Amino acid sequence: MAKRTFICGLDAAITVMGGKWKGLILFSLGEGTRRFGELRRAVPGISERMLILQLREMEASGLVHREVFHQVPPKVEYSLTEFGASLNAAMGPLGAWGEENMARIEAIP
Amino acid sequence: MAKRTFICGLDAAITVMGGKWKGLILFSLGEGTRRFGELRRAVPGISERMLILQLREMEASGLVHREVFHQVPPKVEYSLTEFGASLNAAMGPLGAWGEENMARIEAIP
DNA sequence: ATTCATCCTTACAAAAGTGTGAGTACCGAA
DNA sequence: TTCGGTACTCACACTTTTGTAAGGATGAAT
Repeated sequence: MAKRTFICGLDAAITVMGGKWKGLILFSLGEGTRRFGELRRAVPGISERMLILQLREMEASGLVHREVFHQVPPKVEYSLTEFGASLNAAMGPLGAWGEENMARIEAIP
Repeated sequence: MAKRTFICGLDAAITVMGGKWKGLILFSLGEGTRRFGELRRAVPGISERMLILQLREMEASGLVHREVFHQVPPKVEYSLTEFGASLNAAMGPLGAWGEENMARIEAIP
């Protein structure tokens, strides 16, 4: 994180949610455990590289649990930790707000 | 915005809240009308340039209202629109989450 | 021997975001 | 005449984030 002190809770939350993908990944994992490839399809537009980078960061933050199955072809499952689930819950109202106001947001130019 | 379609409400919300400052500005304005200089002091670490850029974007998004008083020295007041206030309300739980988990977030490395 | 599927990894480059420092305009006060 | 206070504006450079394209490792199926 490289940032020691936050000026308020929102500041802290934004720090762990930074970037344009983490919210979507969190949202998708909020619906249940997902394999890497499933996640990639669930988050349209994300590249494999970005997905991995974000997942690694979220794992390091304790939001996401990663479980490897030693098979061929490989299988890796991602799921939310309790911490991640609590964040997902806290994002709920924001998602609902976006849903309600989506038309207005899309019109912004 | 240059982005036509969102994959979910969270996606849309993150688009208007993008960057590291808008959340803090919104939070600060949520407490009441502020002058430019007051905002600058309320958001420690932000540069004048960044503050203006963010305020202009938020004004364009319809989140913030800007009122100029033609005086010397100049006076400009910023306040939330209803739209901004509704977003601020939706951010409440996220801020509370950050508040509760701040110690853990600060420890992330 | 070749292909296939999955989950990555690497090197490179482009784009977005952020910071710095200077300068402007106004008028009253010293 | 110079200074102070407020709210900007501009040019530039730097940092972070994001994207692109290619390749690797494995073993079963063809």
